[in-house]
Amino acid sequence: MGKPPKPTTILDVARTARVSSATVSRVLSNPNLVSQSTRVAVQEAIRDTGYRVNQAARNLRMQRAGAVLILVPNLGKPFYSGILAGISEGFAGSDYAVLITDTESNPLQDETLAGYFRDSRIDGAISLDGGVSSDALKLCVTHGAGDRIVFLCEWVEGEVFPVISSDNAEGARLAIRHLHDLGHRKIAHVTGPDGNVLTTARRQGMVQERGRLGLPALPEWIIRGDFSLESGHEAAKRILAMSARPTAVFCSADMVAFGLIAGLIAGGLRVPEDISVVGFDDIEMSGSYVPALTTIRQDRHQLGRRAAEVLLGRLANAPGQTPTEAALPVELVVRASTAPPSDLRDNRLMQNPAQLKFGEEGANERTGHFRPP
Amino acid sequence: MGKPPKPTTILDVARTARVSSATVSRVLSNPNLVSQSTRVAVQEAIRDTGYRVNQAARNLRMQRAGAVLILVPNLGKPFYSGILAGISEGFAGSDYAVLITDTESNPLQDETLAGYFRDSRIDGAISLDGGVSSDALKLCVTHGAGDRIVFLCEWVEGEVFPVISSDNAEGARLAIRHLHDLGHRKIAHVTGPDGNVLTTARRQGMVQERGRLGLPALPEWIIRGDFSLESGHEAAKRILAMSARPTAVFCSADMVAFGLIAGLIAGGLRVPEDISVVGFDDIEMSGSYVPALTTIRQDRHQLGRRAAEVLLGRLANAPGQTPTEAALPVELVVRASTAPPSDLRDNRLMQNPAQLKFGEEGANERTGHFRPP
DNA sequence: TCATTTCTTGTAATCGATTACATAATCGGC
DNA sequence: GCCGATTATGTAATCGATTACAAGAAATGA
Repeated sequence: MGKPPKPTTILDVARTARVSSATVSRVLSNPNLVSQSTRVAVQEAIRDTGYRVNQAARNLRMQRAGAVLILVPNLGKPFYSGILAGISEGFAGSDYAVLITDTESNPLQDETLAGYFRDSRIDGAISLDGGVSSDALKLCVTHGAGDRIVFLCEWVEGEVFPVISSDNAEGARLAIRHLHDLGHRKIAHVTGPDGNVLTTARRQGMVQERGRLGLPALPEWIIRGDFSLESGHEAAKRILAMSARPTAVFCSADMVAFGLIAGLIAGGLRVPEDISVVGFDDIEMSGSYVPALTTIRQDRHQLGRRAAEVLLGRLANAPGQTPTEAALPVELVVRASTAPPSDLRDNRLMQNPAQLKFGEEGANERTGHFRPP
Repeated sequence: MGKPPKPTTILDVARTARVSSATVSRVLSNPNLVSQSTRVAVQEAIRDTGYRVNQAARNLRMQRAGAVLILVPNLGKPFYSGILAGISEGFAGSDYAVLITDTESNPLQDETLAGYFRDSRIDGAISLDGGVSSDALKLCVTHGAGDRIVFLCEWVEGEVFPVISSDNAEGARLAIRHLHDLGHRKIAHVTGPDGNVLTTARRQGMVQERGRLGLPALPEWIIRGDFSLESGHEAAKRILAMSARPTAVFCSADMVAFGLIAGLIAGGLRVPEDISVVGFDDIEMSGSYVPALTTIRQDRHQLGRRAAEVLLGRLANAPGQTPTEAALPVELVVRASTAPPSDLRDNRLMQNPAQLKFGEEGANERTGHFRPP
């Protein structure tokens, strides 16, 4: 295989442009320090020689690492892909490399993150993991990395780092309001894992809105989950066994909703005819699930972008005059997994039997359900 | 926030150990060049000072980037998470940083990859994307990166780069054999996207085994898909509309199987009672899907590890005396989405009616299906 | 016209490691 | 007790950029 052609250095450019390496460097980093004429000459030389800066040299001299680290709780969760895309995009223009690590398969020791900073392997970090220990964070602060860490989606309670997240409570409210508008009164909620900040925010939003609307609240309607498909499936079993069965369920994540729906269908219920289900996140799959999932959309791409921008800002301005908190708006996406509750439809039916056919057709159309003759 | 404490350099260590910086460097990279006594002295000094090598400096001097790039077709696909974990683990001991890029959201231009090499931003690359253009690869070779690229799972036909992959054809054969053993004769296949090497390998394995077993082959039983949930859903519609409906379907990916099962159920069929479904990949979700999916397991963790090891080997030995190809074994995982075909069970039933109840209970047990009274 | 400020550019030190080369010390063998 | 081989260590060059400082040129003002 061929040898590398020729590593062009800043000196080669300097020679061809008949200037010093300092001037070339200035053209690169601070063009207005250089006169118009030499500037274009240098730029020409750069083009002619095909010069590219050597990042290792630049990083060494500038005492930076030229990289940022993204801490992802579990790369396998489809939820994170769009966010990572947004982050990549946010760093695209910069000369930072984006390192990604999975904190589930590579658990973070207390010293690990601080170690990355201390060894100048990274200049900053974005954590999608709210489970970073306070000790780990304290160590980072000790190493002077205190204002080069940004939290995204999740965060650590009681810490002062900037947080970019969706308006989780509002998402929960939107979900409940939607179900209420459809006529549901008995609404259950499958939560995230205990201690997770998202669990808290979404549950609080749910409870708050339920209270505001004067909806009944049974303790068993708050079902503990953990954002996983399995926990949705477990929730389905619980719901199937309930005497006071809810007519709608708001899930803390789309994956939970999938598990729930599968479990409910396996238990002989129909979604949304017998029970409506709302998710949270709007991952790719949600639109093509059967039935297509009504859910709360987080703008994952935007979340990633914003976090990247905030971190870039902090890396640029030592003072750190960047926003310290941002809650991005969420959006209700109505699809086929929600419908008016059956008792309501039955009522309507009793008043006007002609609506039965219409109502059922409508449901079929949206879910694709149909029963063989 | 606190200032960084003090960047300890190799000179600090040298001073405390009363040796030269060269000796310290040798202790670090080639300990047996140094006498026992000074070696321990230096190691002590390293411990005392809390010294850590500065990668930027080392990389500059050694003319390396200290990073490798992983090209992932779509980070959102759960399939890749385990692989990435394996790759990370494979590079854990080394001092290479692992960069990850999503080739779907950041499409790779012809010059992009070569550019990374040319700018010495990376020392090597692992591509999970078989869609890298030959021109792009040629450019990399030009830049001397020809033997620092490894393909994983997918590959580019007609190129000579090392390939680590699962034994895809064997996986397909296992799937067909399993269905055949259960008694299925009419077996359909939902393929991957046209032109994908995995599509070809799996379809060939399927067709080959079907031929070997003397099973019937209808053209309409080969259904074009694209590894997506939607394509599974589409396939379900096709199958529902067939006059000569297969009794089992082998899907080229688990996601396809999920879409297919959802579509079939929505169409009034039961899985596996009316139709059996086999997937490919064994992603996390497959075990907890309802019904739990029978599938072909790829050892994703091992795939990642092996690719990392091969690339590390190539980066270490200039000659490139590392394996150039490896097909890792796959494994059939039997779960609840496959069962003997209904005609077979009906036959059995006719001979011995007592088996009906047993047979149905058996199916219920595995799928969790049950019909309300 | 001369002093002073402002632009433009070059010289050389610097970032923190690695390593070719030189030198000093040690060891065997005869 | 001398010589070549081996081992251990130090000196200094080097990787390729950035930038403090200096200095010459041009512009400004009195």
